[in-house]
Amino acid sequence: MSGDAPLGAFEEQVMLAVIHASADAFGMNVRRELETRTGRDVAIGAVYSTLDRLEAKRLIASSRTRGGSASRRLFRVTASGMRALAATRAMRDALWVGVNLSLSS
Amino acid sequence: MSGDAPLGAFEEQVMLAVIHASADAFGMNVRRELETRTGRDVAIGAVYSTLDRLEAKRLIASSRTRGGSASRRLFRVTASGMRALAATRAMRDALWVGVNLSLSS
DNA sequence: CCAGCAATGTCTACATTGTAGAATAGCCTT
DNA sequence: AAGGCTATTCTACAATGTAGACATTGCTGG
Repeated sequence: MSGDAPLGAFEEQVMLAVIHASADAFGMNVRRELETRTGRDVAIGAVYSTLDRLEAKRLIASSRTRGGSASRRLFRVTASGMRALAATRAMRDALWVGVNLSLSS
Repeated sequence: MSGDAPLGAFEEQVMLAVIHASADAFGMNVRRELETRTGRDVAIGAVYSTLDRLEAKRLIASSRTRGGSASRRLFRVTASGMRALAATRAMRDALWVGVNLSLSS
């Protein structure tokens, strides 16, 4: 039993951004990934608090790195997180089946 | 301005359920649609409060019907709601591109 | 007719997510 | 050592998500 509570919309986005950023998945980069892919502005605070909450739920995990400049937290999606993503997508897909958006009012 | 704020996960689900229920899209039926398609339990209060909030944002609209049993509210997704759905999906698709959920651990 | 059941919808309250921006902290440059 | 980066943490509050009690209407059996 790993993930009963469904992912929120932003939580899902953040997790996907972490996956895309892969080896460079620290906060600032996750935000960048989010902004370039969605075209929206994302407040840095929104990213970190969501990251924190996802970590508390063990859907992602983080580790410190002291490479170049400042100390950073590197995030990765856990197996449990992957499952949650899959479940979220499956559930949504079930609802999108057969929906055609070109309907007029 | 019709839709700057992104849809929440549950909001999106409810709108899709309204579309599926089409001619019978009143509260109880929307809930049923949601439950059968997603396999989750959905509290009736959750459905109605979300429906109300979506209506306040003009993403759906409702009308009363006095058909058989009790008076019911029939919902439909507005054009603006359709646009919001499309935008939500587009944004998410952009993040899902190239993501492969194959798990190892 | 009236009590009560069934179906639908409303209301209230609270938990979780979403969002914003200021405050901190280490490093690098000058 | 002061100033400026980059990155993260903290604080606060708004919006969404969730639950369940309660009200309303009409129908039905007695």
